Amino acid sequence: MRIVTWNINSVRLRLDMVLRLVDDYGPDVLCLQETKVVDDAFPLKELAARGYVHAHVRGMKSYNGVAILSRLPLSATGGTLWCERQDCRHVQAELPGGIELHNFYIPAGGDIPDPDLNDKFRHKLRFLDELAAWGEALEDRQKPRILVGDLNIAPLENDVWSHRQLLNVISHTPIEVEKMDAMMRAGEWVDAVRHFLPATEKLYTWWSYRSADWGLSDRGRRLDHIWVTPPLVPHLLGYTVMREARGWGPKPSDHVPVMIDLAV
DNA sequence: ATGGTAGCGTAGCTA
Repeated sequence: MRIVTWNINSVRLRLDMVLRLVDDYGPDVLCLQETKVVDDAFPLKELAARGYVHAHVRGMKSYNGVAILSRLPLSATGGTLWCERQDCRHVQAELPGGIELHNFYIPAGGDIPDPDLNDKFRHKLRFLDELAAWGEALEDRQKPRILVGDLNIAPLENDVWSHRQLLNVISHTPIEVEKMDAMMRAGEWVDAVRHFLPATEKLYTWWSYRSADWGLSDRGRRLDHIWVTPPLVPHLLGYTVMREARGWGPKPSDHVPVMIDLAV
């Protein structure tokens, strides 16, 4: 089973790149974030024509939006609202084999890394606290689960281009990393990419639009993640971070797809 | 220390 997660930053604007991705890599399941489209306007037909006839999308006007597109049947589709907001930041579904899939778009958190001065950062931290409580409350600890998405946190030193220079930059602050760690422990999540790539190796999935030459300066961060629960760890076959997609132009997403293969 | 770009939707918010 091949699963991809990608923050597409407008699925309508970049539908051609989504189709290129599915043509080139043929994932069984494609999870998108920042689709930025209401459900009625989601380009489902184009994906169904490629075999992705199973879909669960949850979008809103202008912001956020998450989607699961699948060639495999989806059941028990749903999603949760977090922090008493209507934001479309989570969808879930069950895949064949009883695998529970969660697709998240965690708030970015704004610029000022102080929850007392910055409502957006306060929201992000609350969201993480709710995710930890949710992980703690998950029933059936033996259930195979996959969590993907733009989690907007780069937890390890080598998940950013400069640990020292980003310590006070939202996405890499100690408080966020601590809360993400708590969330991982609560749900017994395993980082499926770092399962293969040692923590001493740098890896990024996002490069800002605000730098002239993203590839040369390479000031990236690993914001996009795929986690699995322990029953799936022995089934992990490998991962791919599609760095080349950052150059799919002339107007690429600032995030690239992350993919894992599972022997299930 | 600052400003840099992008999408949506057409001003200003969000990233």
